[in-house]
Amino acid sequence: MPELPEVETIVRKLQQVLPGKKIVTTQQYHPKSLIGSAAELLHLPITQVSRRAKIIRIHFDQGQNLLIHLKMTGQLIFTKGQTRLGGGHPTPDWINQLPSKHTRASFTFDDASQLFFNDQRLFGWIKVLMDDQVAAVFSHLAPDVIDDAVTTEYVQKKLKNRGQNIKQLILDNTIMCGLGNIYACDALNQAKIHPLRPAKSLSTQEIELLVRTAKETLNKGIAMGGTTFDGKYVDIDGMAGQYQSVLRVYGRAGKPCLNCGAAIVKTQIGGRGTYFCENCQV
DNA sequence: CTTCTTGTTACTGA
DNA sequence: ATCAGTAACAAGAA
Repeated sequence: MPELPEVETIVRKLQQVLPGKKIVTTQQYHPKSLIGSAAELLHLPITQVSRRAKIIRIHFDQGQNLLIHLKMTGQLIFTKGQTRLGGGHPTPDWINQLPSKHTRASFTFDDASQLFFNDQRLFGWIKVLMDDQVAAVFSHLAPDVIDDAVTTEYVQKKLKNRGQNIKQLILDNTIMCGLGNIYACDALNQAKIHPLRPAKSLSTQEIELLVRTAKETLNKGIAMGGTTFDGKYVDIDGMAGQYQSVLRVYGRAGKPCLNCGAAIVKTQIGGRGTYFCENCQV
C-alpha cells in the first residue's frame, strides 16, 4: 500500500530519530526479508535517511546503506525501549509488543531503541548495499513525480507515440516514480482525464494539467501523512495517515464525484481496480 | 468456496 | 519497439 507519500512520511520521521544511532544487534525472522550481511553495519553511526521513489535509504558512516522497500504490506515501527519518558506523542499499544507474527527483521540501537520491519505478505525487502550498489539500483528508476525533472516537456517526450492508456503509463516506473494506484486514480480525476485515454491523444495542455495534479496529489498525500486503509499503512509510531478522508475517487464507488457530483464507477485496468468519473473524466 | 488487495517484475503472444 | 494479458511473489479479508 505505501506509495510515495506514505514512504516520505516514514522517511521524515526516521530522519528525526535515527541519525547518530548505531546498530548493536540485528534479528532476522524470515530469510526473504533481509538480504545481505547486516553484521557489516554494526557499530557504524547512521548519518541520514532519504528516499528515492518508494525506496527508503538509511545511510551509514562508511558508505554502507540499508535499502528498504515496503511493497504492499511492509511497515517500519520505531520504539524507544525502556528509557522512554512520558509526554511523548500517543502510540498504539501493539507497538510495544513487537516482534509479532509478521515481524521479519529488527534492529536494536545503542540506546536500546529498536526498529521493526513487519511485512504480512513477504513482498517487501531490506538490502544491505554499498553506495555504488545503491547508485546502480537507482539508475534504473525514472525521476520522482514531485521532482523538478518531471516537467510537461519531459512527460510529453516520454508519452510521444505511446498508444497505451494513460493510467498504466503514469504508474510505470520507467516513466515516472511515486504514483501508486490510489494517487494515480485521484490525480486523473482532478485533471478530468479518462484513465483509458491513449497517452498520445493527450494535448500539451492536458499533459501540463496532469503533471500539475499528479504533483499536487502526492504533495497533499504527504501533507496528510499518507493514506491508511484497514490499519495497514502506519507511520513509525504506529499512527494512521489522514488522506483517506479526502480521497477524490479511490474506494469511493457509487459516491459523488468531487468535480461534478456524478457517481464514481469502478473498473479494471491492467488488472488493477480503477475508480473514476464517467461524466467529467473524458 | 470465490474474489479481491494500495507494488513490481517478468513472461507470453501478437 | 509496443502492448494487452497474465502470472508470480504470499497472506490475508470479505
